[in-house]
Amino acid sequence: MSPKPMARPGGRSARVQASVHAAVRELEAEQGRAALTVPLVAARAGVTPSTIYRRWGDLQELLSDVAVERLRPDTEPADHGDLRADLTAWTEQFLDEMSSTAGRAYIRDALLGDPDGGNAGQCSAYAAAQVDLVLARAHERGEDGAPAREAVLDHVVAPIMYRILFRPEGLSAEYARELVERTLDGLPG
Amino acid sequence: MSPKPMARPGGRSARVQASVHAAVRELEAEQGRAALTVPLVAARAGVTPSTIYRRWGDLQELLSDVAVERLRPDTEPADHGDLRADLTAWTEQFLDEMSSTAGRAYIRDALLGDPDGGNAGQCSAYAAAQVDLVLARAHERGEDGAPAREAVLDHVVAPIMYRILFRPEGLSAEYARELVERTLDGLPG
DNA sequence: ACCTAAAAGCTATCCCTTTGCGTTAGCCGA
DNA sequence: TCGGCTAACGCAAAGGGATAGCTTTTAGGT
Repeated sequence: MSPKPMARPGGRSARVQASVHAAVRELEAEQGRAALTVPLVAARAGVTPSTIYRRWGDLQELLSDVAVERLRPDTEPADHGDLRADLTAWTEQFLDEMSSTAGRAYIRDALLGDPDGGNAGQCSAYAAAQVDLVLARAHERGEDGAPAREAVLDHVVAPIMYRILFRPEGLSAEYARELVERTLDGLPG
Repeated sequence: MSPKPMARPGGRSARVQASVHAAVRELEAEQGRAALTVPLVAARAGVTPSTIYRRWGDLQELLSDVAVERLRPDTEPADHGDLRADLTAWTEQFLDEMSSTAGRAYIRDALLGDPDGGNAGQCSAYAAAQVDLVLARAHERGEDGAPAREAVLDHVVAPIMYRILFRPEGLSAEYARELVERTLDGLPG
């Protein structure tokens, strides 16, 4: 869903998409996102602007697609021996990446040009998959008392994302640890 | 912070702002947000486009300001006699308003044109103020065991907003009630 | 190898955006 | 109350991004 549905997934369409995505990443690194325009990206990608407008609609949807790609986790959660350590470490890394300047920008872009919510849903799916890996590992170890996937999304991931988007202050590794503790131990507020 | 800082808060500046905001609301109701353009809003407001560009920067920042206004709660949380009933009722209403088509659009707009996060922070402040009212009322009644304001934001408000933004499916009054129960009773996931 | 249709190229036009300059109007001190 | 100061607005022109019709190319199917 990240790339628009292509009736013809192979050949030229795929090359154009790759070329345009690469152009966005290059120009973003070179000149910053504020300087990005559709004609500029098109020129770098070696296509005409109308191609981009037809495939993506506007610049925001294109940036949304690229942002989702960059938000895809590139590594599996590390194995630290038990659920608590695994979840704590993953949460701290998640908070670090997402609350960075670049992370915030990608999150905003992903949400931005996203009429049907497909791209945003993909972001959540990435986090859910990572959480599932951690929980599945705990299950294999025979650990009991592991929370449900939904509980982790609601009470660990959601508070972090909410603060990133709505409350730019007060995020720390300590906060991440507290969220995990509370979810695992069930302490009331 | 919702309106841009005005070195001269009174007189013409205030009139222009009110006129422009009104024009946005009118045109949005008449023709839908997709049809909104800066020149169109300017014409309806009786100002020139350059005025809007100078004051707000671009259309998204203007829409962000208007969206924050519309997200401001217009009533105090109702009093149902005890904390649990108050918080449950408020949460259900909050979910209803925020997850509606209009609510989602306003949230997106508020987040969208918001370079410094001030508008998004205002949205969170609105919710925090409402929660504070509910908690203060419980305190006045002498109820103990009330959660901290932060706990409610993290474990009731945040999951709702996360799902609205990232997981468009699976929101219901029942879900809102579960979040409140879990926060008040401290059940683990 | 041909035929078909989807996708990209091309071009012209529209109008949004930006900018410089002149004018107005609100605020403040005398 | 009056006059000066300055921020804010109106105006107009230029530049460029967005959009649409039409043509050309390319991939996939027969």
